[in-house]
Amino acid sequence: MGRPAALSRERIISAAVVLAARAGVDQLTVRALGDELGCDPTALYRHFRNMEELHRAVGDHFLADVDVAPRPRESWRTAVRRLCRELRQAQLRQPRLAVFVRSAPTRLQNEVAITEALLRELAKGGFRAPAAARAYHALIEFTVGSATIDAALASQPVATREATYRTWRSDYAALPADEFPAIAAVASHLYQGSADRRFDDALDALLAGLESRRR
Amino acid sequence: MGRPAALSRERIISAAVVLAARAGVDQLTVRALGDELGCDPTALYRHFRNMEELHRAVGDHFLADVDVAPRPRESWRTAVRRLCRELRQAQLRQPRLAVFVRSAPTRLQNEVAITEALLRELAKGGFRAPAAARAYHALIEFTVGSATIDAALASQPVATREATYRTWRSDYAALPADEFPAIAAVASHLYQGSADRRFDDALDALLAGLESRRR
DNA sequence: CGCAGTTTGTCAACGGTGTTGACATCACGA
DNA sequence: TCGTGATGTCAACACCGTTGACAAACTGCG
Repeated sequence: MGRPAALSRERIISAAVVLAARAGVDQLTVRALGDELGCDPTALYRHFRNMEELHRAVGDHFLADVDVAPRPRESWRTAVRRLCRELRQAQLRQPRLAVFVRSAPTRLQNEVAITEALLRELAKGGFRAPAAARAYHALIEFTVGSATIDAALASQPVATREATYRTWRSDYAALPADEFPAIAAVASHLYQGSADRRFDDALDALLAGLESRRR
Repeated sequence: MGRPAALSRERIISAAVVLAARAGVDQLTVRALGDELGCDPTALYRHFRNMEELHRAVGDHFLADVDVAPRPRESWRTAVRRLCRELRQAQLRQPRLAVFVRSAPTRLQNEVAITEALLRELAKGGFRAPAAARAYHALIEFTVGSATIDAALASQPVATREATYRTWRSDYAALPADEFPAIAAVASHLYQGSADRRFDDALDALLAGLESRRR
């Protein structure tokens, strides 16, 4: 009953995704969304309580890319590593939107599914409740935090990104060796290779550490 | 020459620090700062080009708090842990800046000092050049990334923050146990305690993992 | 001394934001 | 057929950062 809905949460969310991808996250305002949808801006408030709720929904939207289905032949460690990698890739794929899952868990469908999958695998790996919670916090903070940092560069063309890394390396290499001996000794290895590779390395180390304090 | 200055960058920055501590970062507006300083809000624009520059200045103000001096009696592990903790705290005190991902080619002096200190301690801990670089990347990505995530909440008043954590926990606890068994088993431990504590736990795990792959 | 120049603070105003409450419109169930 | 409730529109509010014109207060110079 009631007036037939021209809008819906889904239509609004996809319009928000399009708009943010085209004009940037800063332009994701209630008025710009109204323009994009061809309706009055305040109509959105019939579908979302406020802007923050919409932001959470948009953030959750692109978490749908993470495949959370259990894979019987997969070890818990491989599964956790894969889940974190896919979560990272989902965030890097939409760098301008990654900002919305940054500061708070959305506690929406897809985010909950990822949480369940991670905790499921940790339980399979023998983590008791408190240790599982600690490991979950560590993995999520690291994965999402690192993605937040890398997103800005990941959205650049490869050439630009490589140039940036080269600049960083040479900046460190240019520092006076007598004043910064430790940097001088390592400079050529800093920001070498891809950010994904560095993420994998760090994730492996973190997993090893978590595994050693499983209980 | 000119009218005698009642304001100064320093006065404004410390007023901003007080205001943000009392009312939260969201209340760090040009008008609220004017009230705090007892002057017209737009007077601030005589000392800062815009609000972002003020935020950066507030950030730099706190970044100086990280003590990078070597402490002879301190083990490399303790030192690394302390450096990361202090870096985190400095970032949490500058939430607006922590959220703002800078890939500026000109590294700040304090940033370089922190890098040198971390690499110095890692070298002391027996990390060869490539492993030291990997460990540094992991520690920085985790520390800064995690701080970026936590900054928004850390800047809120304690009561607000606790209420938020309670909401998160109860949201997870309210999920149907048959559909999300792994969450149900762990829900009461999720987002328990302080974010600082969770950071410490994760940092310890990461350090343990890094130590085990020191070469 | 008086005038010019410079710095600094004040004021009004602009365009932007999220949000609210009153109103109009339309479809469905009683 | 007639409400009733859902939906969209509209005007308005309070807030935000920022700007340009103006006033005040000091220094340096003639």
